[in-house]
Amino acid sequence: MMGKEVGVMSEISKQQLIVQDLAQKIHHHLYEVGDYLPSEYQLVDLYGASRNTIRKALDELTEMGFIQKIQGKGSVVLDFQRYAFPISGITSFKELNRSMGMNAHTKVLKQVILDQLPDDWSLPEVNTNKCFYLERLRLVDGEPSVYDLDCLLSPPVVNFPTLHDDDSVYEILENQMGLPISYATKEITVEAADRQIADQLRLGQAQLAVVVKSKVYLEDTSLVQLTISYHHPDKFRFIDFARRRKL
Amino acid sequence: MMGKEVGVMSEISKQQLIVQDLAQKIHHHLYEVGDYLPSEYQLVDLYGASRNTIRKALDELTEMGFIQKIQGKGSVVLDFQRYAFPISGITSFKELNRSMGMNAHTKVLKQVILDQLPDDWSLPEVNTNKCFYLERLRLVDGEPSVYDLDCLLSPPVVNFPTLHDDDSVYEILENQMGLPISYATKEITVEAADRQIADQLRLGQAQLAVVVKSKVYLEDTSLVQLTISYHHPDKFRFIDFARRRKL
DNA sequence: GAGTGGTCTAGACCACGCT
DNA sequence: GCGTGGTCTAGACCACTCC
Repeated sequence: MMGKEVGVMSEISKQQLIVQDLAQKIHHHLYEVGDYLPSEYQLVDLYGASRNTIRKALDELTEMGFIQKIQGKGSVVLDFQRYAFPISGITSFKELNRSMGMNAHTKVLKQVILDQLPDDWSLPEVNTNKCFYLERLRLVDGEPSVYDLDCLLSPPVVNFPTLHDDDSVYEILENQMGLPISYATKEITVEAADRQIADQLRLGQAQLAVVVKSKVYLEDTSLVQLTISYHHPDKFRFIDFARRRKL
Repeated sequence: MMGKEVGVMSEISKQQLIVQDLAQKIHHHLYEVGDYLPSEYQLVDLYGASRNTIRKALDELTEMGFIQKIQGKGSVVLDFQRYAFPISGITSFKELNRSMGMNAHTKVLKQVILDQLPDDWSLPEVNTNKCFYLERLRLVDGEPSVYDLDCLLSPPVVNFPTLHDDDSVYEILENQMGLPISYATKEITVEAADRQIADQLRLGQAQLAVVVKSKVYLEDTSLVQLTISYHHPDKFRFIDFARRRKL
C-alpha cells in the first residue's frame, strides 16, 4: 500500500538498471540464445523489485528484440544482438564504432555558420534559422563510405564548439550541452549524387548513392538536427528489428 | 485492492481499445498536431481505466511516434502519421495499400512447393524444410516496383492455399491459419539484380536494385517466412521513426 | 501550490502450457 | 494443479512546469 521506501532517485531508475543488467548478461552469453530467463516472480526476488517494474523492464527488452515472451512458458532469448552497420535506431557513429569491432574514422571537411538553411533542404515548416553546418566523410577500413551533411539548428543549439575528426555530435549535444536527444525520423531513398560527392565516395558510372535524410528532435519536440547522408551503395547495410503492430 | 470486476475478456484489451481510440482521433484530427492530449488523470475518467492502463496505452502511442510526452506539461501530438511506402514495421502490402491512397497491385508469377530451401538463400541455422515458394511482382500505378521471392516454411505452415493476385499472405497466415505474426528482422542492401528480375523491373544499365531480406517469426519464435524483395531504386522509399535508446 | 508526467509497490484475477 | 506470462486496479511519492 505504500510507495517505495527511498526518497532519493539514484540518478537512474531501477527499471533501467534491470534492463541494463539483463542486456549485459544476454550480451555476454550468461543467458544463451534459446534459453529462458528466470520467471518474472524469480526476477522479483533477484532484483528486489515489484512485478510491475520487472515487467516494464522485460517489455523494453522485448521491444529492442532481445527476448520474446511466450505466455505460459517464459521469456526466450533471441539472437538479434548484431546491430546495424550504419544505423538502426538513433545511435551515433562513434557509439557504433565502439560497440561493434568497426575500424571507422570521420574527417571533418567543412564547418561554417549559416544564417539560413541551405535552399535545397526544402523544409517549409521550419525556416529562417541560424545553423551550424557540417560536411564530414566517414571512412570504414580506410574506404570512403558515407558523406554526411549536417545542420545543427540554433535555437536550440548555441555556441557549438569547433568539431574535430572523430568527435561525436550526439555526445556533445547530450553531455556537453545538456540537449537530450529523444527521437528521429529517417527516410531512405536511392538517388544520383552530385559530382563532388560522387568523387569523394568514388562511386561508379551510375553515380547512385543511398540517401538517408533524418530529422532529430529533443524531448521537448524541438527540431535540433537535420542530416543528409550519402552512402556508397556497395557499403550500405541497414538491419532492423520490428514487431507486428495490429492496426 | 481488488482486481477488475469483470470475468470475461472482451477479446481485446482495454489498453488496446484506448490505443485505437486515441490513434483514430489523432488520425482524424480530433487532436491536432501540436495539441496536448487530455492529462492522464482526465483520461482515467474518460475511459474508466486505472492510470496504469492509461499510461501503458500512452507508452504504445509514444513508441509508434504518435505522441511525445513532456514531463510537467503533457502529451503532444506529433506529425508522424504518414507511413512508409514499402514497409516500416511489419505490415502487409495490402494493408499499406488500404491505409495510404496507393494504387497498387500484385501479380503472382510462380507458385510451387519445394522440398528444400533454394540453395542461394544461405541459411545455416534452418534447413531441410519443405516450403511454399512464391514469386510475385508488385505494381504501383501500373509500374513494376517490387519483385518478391517468398518462402513459407513448413512447419509451421501447412496446407497453404493457392494464392491469387492481390491476396495477402499475412492475412491468410493470421486469419485463416491462426498463425500470429510477432516479429521480423530486415536487412536492406543494394545489389545487382540478375537478368530476369532486372527485365521485370525494367532496371537501367546499372541493374542495381534495393534488396530487402526479411525473416518473419511467430509468437513462439518459430521462423515462418523468408522473403527477398528487389525494389526498383527509383521507386524505393523507406520511412522510419526511431526513439533514442541509451546504451 | 496546483497540475502534469515518472517511478514504484502490492494485490487480484485471467489465459495459457505443461504434467 | 501449478507455474508462467497478461491485464487491471488503487495508492504512494518524486520531479518538473507554470503561475
